[in-house]
Amino acid sequence: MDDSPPRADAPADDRNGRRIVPGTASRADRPADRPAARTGRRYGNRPTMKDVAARAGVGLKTVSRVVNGEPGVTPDTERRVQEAIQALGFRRNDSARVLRKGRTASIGLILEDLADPFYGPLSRAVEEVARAHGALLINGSSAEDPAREQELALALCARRVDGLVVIPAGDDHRYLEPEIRAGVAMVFVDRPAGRIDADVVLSDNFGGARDGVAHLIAHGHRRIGFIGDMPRIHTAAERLRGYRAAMEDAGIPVAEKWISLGATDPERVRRAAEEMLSGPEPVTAVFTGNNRVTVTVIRVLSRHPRPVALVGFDDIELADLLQPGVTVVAQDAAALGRTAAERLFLQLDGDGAQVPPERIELPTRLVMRGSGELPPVQ
Amino acid sequence: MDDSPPRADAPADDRNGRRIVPGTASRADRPADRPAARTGRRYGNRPTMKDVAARAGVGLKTVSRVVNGEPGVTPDTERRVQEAIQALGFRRNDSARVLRKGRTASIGLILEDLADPFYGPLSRAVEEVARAHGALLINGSSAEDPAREQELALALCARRVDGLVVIPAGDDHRYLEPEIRAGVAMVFVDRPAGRIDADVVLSDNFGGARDGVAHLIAHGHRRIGFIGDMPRIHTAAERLRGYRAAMEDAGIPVAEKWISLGATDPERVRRAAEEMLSGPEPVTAVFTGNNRVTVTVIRVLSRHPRPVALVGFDDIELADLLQPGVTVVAQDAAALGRTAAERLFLQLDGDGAQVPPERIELPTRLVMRGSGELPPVQ
DNA sequence: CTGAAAGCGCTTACAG
DNA sequence: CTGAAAGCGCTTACAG
Repeated sequence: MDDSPPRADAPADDRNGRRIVPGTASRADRPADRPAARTGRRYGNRPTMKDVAARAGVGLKTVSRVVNGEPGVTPDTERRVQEAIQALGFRRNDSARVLRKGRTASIGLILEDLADPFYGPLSRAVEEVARAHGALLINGSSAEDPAREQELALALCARRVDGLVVIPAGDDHRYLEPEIRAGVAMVFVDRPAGRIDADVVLSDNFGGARDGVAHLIAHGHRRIGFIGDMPRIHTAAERLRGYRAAMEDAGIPVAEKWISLGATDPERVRRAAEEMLSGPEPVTAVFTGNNRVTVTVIRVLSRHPRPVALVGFDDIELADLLQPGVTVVAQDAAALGRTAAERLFLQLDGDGAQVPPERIELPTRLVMRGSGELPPVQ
Repeated sequence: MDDSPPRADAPADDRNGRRIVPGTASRADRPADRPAARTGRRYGNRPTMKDVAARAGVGLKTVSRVVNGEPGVTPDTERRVQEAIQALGFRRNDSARVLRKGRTASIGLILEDLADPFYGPLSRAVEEVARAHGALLINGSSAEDPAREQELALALCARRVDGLVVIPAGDDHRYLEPEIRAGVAMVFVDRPAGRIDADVVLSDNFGGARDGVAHLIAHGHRRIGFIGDMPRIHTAAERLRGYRAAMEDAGIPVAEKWISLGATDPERVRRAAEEMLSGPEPVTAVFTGNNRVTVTVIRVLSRHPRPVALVGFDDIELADLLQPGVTVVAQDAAALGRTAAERLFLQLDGDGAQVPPERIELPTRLVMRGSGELPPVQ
């Protein structure tokens, strides 16, 4: 932020091109208690049930009954309490309620990056299920950093979320064992938990990749490249395994220079793609390991002299409108999120822990749009 | 979820194609207290500071000092407390802490739809700022429903979030006045608050749309269509105003059949586009009011016999790789989120409420890629 | 350096 | 139908 935003009467543009217009209310228009409120102590002197009780001339418990819609209050008493609530602007403090009740009606979701288009629909699906169960959703991005994942997960446990949906960045989740034992529901999505036994919801990464690569082989390709994410990431490893299986099924020996695993930043991926597309025996087709890789490889191929076939893992928007359309192995991100969240509430609702951990695998779908059906061009 | 998941030893596919494999741990392997833990009462018998104190043979306050890293504890006492913490698997209950301290170190973000690619980067930016201030982020989607926005906002206030970043669905936010007065920080993003005076961070919707339409006019178009969102949405109204201003600046009278406002579902947008592209005097260019509209119109135009120029509000992924590339008025979603969140913490940190509401407007950027530079074809 | 008491704002368990 | 007391798990304010 700027240290000294413009305060002139006429709107002025600051050096970032932002236009800043002072609000229409002067400080004098504000309620006198605002400054005190803003100091942040005691929620800014918010009225409590005790205040409501005093004003309505009833006991604390009666206010609690009215606020929670419990029976056993005469209409007249109820009216008086409601009036006091209105007059004071009372809103129940759910953090106090939570302390007493033991359940917070909130769940956490830890994912890699909220800005990744794959996680938007997943996150929304988790939110919808949470909403249906009356729970709020706390979101956190691990940025693919195991330390940050752990920090976030434990912070959410300290807030006493009822459950946690985790897309793991790390590969050792023993640090969560005490939390699970203490009753925090836990479901892992997209990748399995490391070194603990817990519910996990996955796409069929192996099968999807194998089918995608087999599709390229069926269209005559033999020199097929694979560009994927860091091998320590489960999905990346599984998809590579699918690639190798398809090649082996077809009796095609794999040259290791056709394979590139690593960070998915555009620069690294571009170099990897250009490398396997050059030399005396370039690949005639590429299988890309996720949406970010696919997007970069599309850019590289669009500038490439020869047509090169492409199948990508994950669907991408507008894939059908490119020339050629992009053939993909699509996974259903929303279904992953929904299934995981439902599983979480199954754990939470089944009082008695009748829910042994399961591994649920969702199918992928090969969507043919053109790029995966191109014949090999030497 | 299934009522009766398969329990066979071999993996089986259920009718949705999901493969379910029972976990490797049998119930007997679980700690004996697990069933009780899962009933959800009392956070599953979690150890408290009192338990730690008893085990370490110290007072409650000493445990509190160690847990919070406060000074005034001998190394030996500290060690004994740490051992008890480890042995018991103690984790401080932040909801109790919050009740005493008055600040929850959490903020809320209410947006339209987490699954919309525009909100992913915005949400992530808010999260990063929150993280830098040690706060967690609670996310909620209003689904463009004012009632749901209000329900969410008030639920978050009941949880006593320290502040709220709101992308408004409704146009009357007086219901938030008591909360603001009680000290909840509040910033509106993307659209202004309705009927209350509050901080707001916007893109220059009017100027961006005007520039985009002027760009089409500069390339020779006179019959230019506008397809936008529902007119009650501020951004839609502003962008339409920009369209009209550009047309008026160029002395071009606007035929009302060139304008279509409404829901942004593909079906409605497709019909609107096809309508203005047909008849004796069809439009030769279209300005689309947001990313969802743009995507649908691209599909319509790709099947259209004549080339039609297109400029869209909001950038979209792969826009540069389409034929032609899609010219857009880009706004910086991450900057909107970051600016709003920084503003929120400015309110929170300025103890004394020295922060009068402001309206901050971020510039847009015209990105030329081909579709907006097509000449008119009658 | 250490800890007992009071209190944050609710709900629970109980008594009238 | 109504309410006083105790307690959820911490922190605050204070006394030793």
